[in-house]
Amino acid sequence: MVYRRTHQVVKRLAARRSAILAAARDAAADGGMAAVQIAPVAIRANVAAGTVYRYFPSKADLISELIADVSRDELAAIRRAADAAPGPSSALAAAVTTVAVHILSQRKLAWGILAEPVDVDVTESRLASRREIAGEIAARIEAAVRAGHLPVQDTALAATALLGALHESLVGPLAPDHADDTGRLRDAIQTVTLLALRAVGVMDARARGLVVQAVLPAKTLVGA
Amino acid sequence: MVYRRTHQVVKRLAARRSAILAAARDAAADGGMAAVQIAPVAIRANVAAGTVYRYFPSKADLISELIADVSRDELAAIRRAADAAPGPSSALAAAVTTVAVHILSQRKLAWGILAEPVDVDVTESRLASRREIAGEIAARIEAAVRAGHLPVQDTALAATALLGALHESLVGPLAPDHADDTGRLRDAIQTVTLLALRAVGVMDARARGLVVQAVLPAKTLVGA
DNA sequence: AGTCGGCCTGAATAGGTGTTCAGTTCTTTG
DNA sequence: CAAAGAACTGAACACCTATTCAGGCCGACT
Repeated sequence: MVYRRTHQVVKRLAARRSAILAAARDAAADGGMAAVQIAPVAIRANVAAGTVYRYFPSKADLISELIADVSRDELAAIRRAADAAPGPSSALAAAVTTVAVHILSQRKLAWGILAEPVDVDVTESRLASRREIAGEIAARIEAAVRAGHLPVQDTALAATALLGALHESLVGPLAPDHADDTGRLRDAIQTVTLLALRAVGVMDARARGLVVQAVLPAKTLVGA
Repeated sequence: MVYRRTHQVVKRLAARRSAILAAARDAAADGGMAAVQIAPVAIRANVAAGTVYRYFPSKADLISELIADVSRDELAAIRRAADAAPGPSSALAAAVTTVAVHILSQRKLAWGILAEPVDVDVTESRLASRREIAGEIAARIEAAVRAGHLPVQDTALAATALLGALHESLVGPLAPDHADDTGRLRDAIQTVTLLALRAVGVMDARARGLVVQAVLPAKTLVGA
């Protein structure tokens, strides 16, 4: 006879799965991807190492889902911020600022998701993650171009370049580390946003205005 | 009694060392850092695995030197190109273009040097490499600022962001792969250089002019 | 309450690569 | 040319962590 899965069991299984993913995320957030090892993650999630394999076929799958998860959250945040803006240029500024804020508030996690060396192959999910975020930014640039605020350009390339600039200057190895100094974090976000807007063709003066507007609502997020 | 090192021996040792480094570079150039493994490199260099350890204390050291080597070459190329330019803005454009050209002509190597996951810790030398290149770019931005061609800005941050933009859009996972289509390569270089110049505050129209000038001398390099 | 399916455990296994080292070969010296 | 230092070889070793699996446990069905 085949046992059916009780509602209770289904819930427990789902909870376990989330617990494992959450444990992985925590590990990544405070030790980078290097800390996402099966045994430690299992301990954090209060399960045995073998159990992890009942939920994820391999470490690569676990990490891939982790990446997808984090990306999903980030993408949602970007959309929310951009949609709340009054016009296409503001939306672009808001999107860029959001990415910057997210990166800065979870540097290790961001670095892990994006580029940190991992022993398994997660190229695919990283690629997908970038494609999503870059696509969103590209769409916002596109909108601003259509509105006549920006010169016509290769939006996909531009979006990719912007993300690269954000990542490198905020989480890259050369990024100055002022994790606690809120003022400086703000400055960095403003500076980088300004660079990004100018890069796609916003005039300096106008860009400065957009940056100020975009950073205001993001203020609270920096603390988070 | 202690034997002295004959001139001939000294030369042979030096040659071996270079051969090993060159083998490592070749391996990296066609298989990325993942292909830089002791045994295969030893074979390419026509030595036994153990011999590698007579020249480099560890794999990390080997890779670090490889990174330093490549960086040195790149830095020299950037300086050469920038110094040949007629003014500070042109110099900046030339520097940026040079980076772009180098990246594109050796994508796998560039990716390996910059960011590809490696199993040993080469953070330090990567950091040093980036610092050098970023420093050079920052100096060129600085010069343009002093000449009154650009608004005052955080040149270090700007340089880092520019490099990030170049890397991500040209070698990153989202970078389109037109390895053979020279025309498209040129376009990509132009587009990215334009973005970079505008990012630091060059007016759109002027930036377009600089880009054209900068790409002309770089033309031949693309083929290499 | 009893039986049995399926989840969970965690120690043992597996596999891959950097590193070592005893033995061999090449070079220098008197 | 013999003796001994230096360099080279490559198979064996070491280490590290993902993955497996035999056995225990819990909860579902009758």
